[in-house]
Amino acid sequence: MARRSRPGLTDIAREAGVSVATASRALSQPELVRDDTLERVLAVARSLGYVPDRAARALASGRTSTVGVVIPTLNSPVFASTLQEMQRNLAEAGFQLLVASHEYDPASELAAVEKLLSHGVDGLVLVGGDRLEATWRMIDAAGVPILQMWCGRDDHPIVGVDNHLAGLLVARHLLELGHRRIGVITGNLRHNDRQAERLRGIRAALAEAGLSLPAAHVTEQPLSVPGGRGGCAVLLELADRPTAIIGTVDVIAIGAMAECQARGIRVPSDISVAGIDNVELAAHVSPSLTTVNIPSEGIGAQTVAAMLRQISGGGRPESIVLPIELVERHSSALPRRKPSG
Amino acid sequence: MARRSRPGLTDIAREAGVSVATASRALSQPELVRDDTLERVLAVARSLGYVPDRAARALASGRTSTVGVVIPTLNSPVFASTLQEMQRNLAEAGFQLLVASHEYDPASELAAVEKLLSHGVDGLVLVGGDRLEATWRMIDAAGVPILQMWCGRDDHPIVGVDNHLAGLLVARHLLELGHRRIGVITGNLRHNDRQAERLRGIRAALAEAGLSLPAAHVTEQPLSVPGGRGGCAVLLELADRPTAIIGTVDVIAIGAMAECQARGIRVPSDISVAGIDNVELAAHVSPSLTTVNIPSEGIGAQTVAAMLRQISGGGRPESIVLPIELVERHSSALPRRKPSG
DNA sequence: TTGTAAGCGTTATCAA
DNA sequence: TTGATAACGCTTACAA
Repeated sequence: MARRSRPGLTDIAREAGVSVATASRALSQPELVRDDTLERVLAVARSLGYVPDRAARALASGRTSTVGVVIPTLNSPVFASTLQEMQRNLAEAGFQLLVASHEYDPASELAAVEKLLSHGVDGLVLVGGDRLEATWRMIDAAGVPILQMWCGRDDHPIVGVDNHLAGLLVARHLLELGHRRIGVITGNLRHNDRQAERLRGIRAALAEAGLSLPAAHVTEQPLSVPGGRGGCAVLLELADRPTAIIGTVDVIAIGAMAECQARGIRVPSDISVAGIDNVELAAHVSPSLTTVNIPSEGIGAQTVAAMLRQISGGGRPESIVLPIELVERHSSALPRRKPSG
Repeated sequence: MARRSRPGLTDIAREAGVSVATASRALSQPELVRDDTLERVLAVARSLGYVPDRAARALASGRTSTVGVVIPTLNSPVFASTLQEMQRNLAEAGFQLLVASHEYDPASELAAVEKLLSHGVDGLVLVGGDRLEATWRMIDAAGVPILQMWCGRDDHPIVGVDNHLAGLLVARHLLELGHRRIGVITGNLRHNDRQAERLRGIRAALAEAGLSLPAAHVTEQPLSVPGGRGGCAVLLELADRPTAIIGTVDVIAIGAMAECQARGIRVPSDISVAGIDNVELAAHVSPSLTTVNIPSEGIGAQTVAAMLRQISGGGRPESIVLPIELVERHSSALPRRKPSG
């Protein structure tokens, strides 16, 4: 049986000499009660240290003032800043963020979604569009407002950026500098739409230039600095070593630079490196990293705004694509002139 | 009015030809129902796509299977990995993590705690021990199991590391190398126990060596790479420029190195730099960063374990101090020999 | 503007 | 091992 401890509406009502209904209204719909009553109730509530029981409120009202977000991992500067911004904006609106992560495992994503729905979230934010059919079914069945972040399936609204374009931009930049052999270090493509899209963008840019991307020039690695180092090592061993390397996320690109430097290969004079994301650190590594700016905080803010709009029943949910742009820094330069195919 | 949508226990009971009580037991205390009944109920539940309503469950049982954590910010590699680990461990035990952050503002911390309590969390995890008295009162009044992470007040259990020792270790290391003028870049000391403790440790090490730390050699900066750069710039301008710089967090130390390198000052030959935390990146910047390893994931795991123990009523809550150690890398070396005071 | 009272979906008590 | 039923604390028609 539940603890009988914290003061409840009943206590407030008694102390203030009103009914629970009035007490409830005073706290939730103050405009419905007369000023003096309101004040009296609020005073009592304060003096008793009243904290509403959200569970009861949720049960009675069907709303929880809660938004759930399911992300691949907390361990990423990009997601961290997006989340931080979401949390900030939601808190301002009196909402609480429920975070669940799944480490890129579709099955645990399903579990996470189920748990969040079971908590009665008023809205659900998902990252990416590639998930189990069972997960989609559960989401659609739940009938809660849903939003995809970063990218996703067209049949549900998306707040994010054009990842294809991001890949296109870096690749074009390197091509314009004169690079012809480009290596790519990417994350796992199987369950990561963003990586896959970015890679497709890179291929598209190469295609524009009449080039193709040999399978050997693409390596899948963990999305971490060591992953970038490992991927770089692989590319450097190639017979026709690339003159430029793209990390499909900055963290990987930074790892790649570290690996080059550890081997005495100079960036950008010996080899160019570029990333995507524009994490804070990118501007401060040396050489500073050429990358594509992805407005991760903007994505968080816009997602929250769109979600709150949906929750309050306002307007059709519509997709939002935020602008991105190339940030040219010092890790990319003309390829070394030397005889090559 | 609440939505009439998802199937509930009533539906299951009807379909399975049992009472709601039995249906409830089958799902929550399977050992109390006969095998064939159990199977029947579970089958129906599955076929109906039943998802329990946590709010109702919470209201009826007084438990939410939820643990709240209040952290300064999500935007920190250290907290991110701790959270990720907490989330993982809690999920395994069927719990959900509720995260709230307050950006080092005591007032919003109070608000965060209130919201979490209002959500009925079964346990509350806080970072640090420096908070408003009102916050402490609210926490104590709530009577939920509470745990402090990283460091905290002695009157409540703490899972963390000895931050004083952390400062002591780096400082001793530099002193042993022969450095006598040490500069320190730290975060805001006012509302950040960890930074303050670390700084005290540094002072203690200097005192051991008969030295003191002039106020001018300590600069408070934002806990970010640019913060580290700015702090470093300040220290480099000093008349008696330090021969070694300690960043009380790695992120700052990394920024400091970047600033040195941008100015053509070489690390470690011209100046030594060291940090505290041992974030993933520390091993991969160049030169690799000397630091103190703080087991951030271990802290998360231990915190969850201790919390679950408390929630299930097992044992006295006791503090846990995890071991830390110096990680000597390549950013620290003997000071340049040159005439000095 | 306020009060009365019927739920909200689940758990837990008590009997059967 | 199961069933009937009273909570749990709050919101919200509906009535006054």
